[in-house]
Amino acid sequence: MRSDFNQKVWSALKLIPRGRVATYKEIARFIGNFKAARAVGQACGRNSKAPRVPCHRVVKSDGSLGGYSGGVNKKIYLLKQEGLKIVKSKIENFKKKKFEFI
DNA sequence: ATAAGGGCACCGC
DNA sequence: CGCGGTGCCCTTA
Repeated sequence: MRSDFNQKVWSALKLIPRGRVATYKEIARFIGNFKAARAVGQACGRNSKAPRVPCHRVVKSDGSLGGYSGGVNKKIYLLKQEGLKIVKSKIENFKKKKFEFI
């Protein structure tokens, strides 16, 4: 619904370069509501807009993939395709792969 | 306007 | 290290 929040989320998502990942919390913080990590995730998956943002590049703060509207395995697949490695449902070298906004 | 749900984060056990 | 409970926020019905 093009709420400011949603739009900001998508903008942040689009800023994530290929092969990098961001956390919901980071995004939330980037937007200004660093407590809205949850809302961020929904904004991504629910994005009412057609150009689906790379929501698969967003993961949980602990490095786990979190969830995905189309299925977690799909998310894993996409991430792997971008050069990321998934081990035990978690991102290898997550700290290094994490893209920092701000 | 209220209620419920949801791709989280953090803390305690 | 895994599980459960709590807190915070946003969207939709």
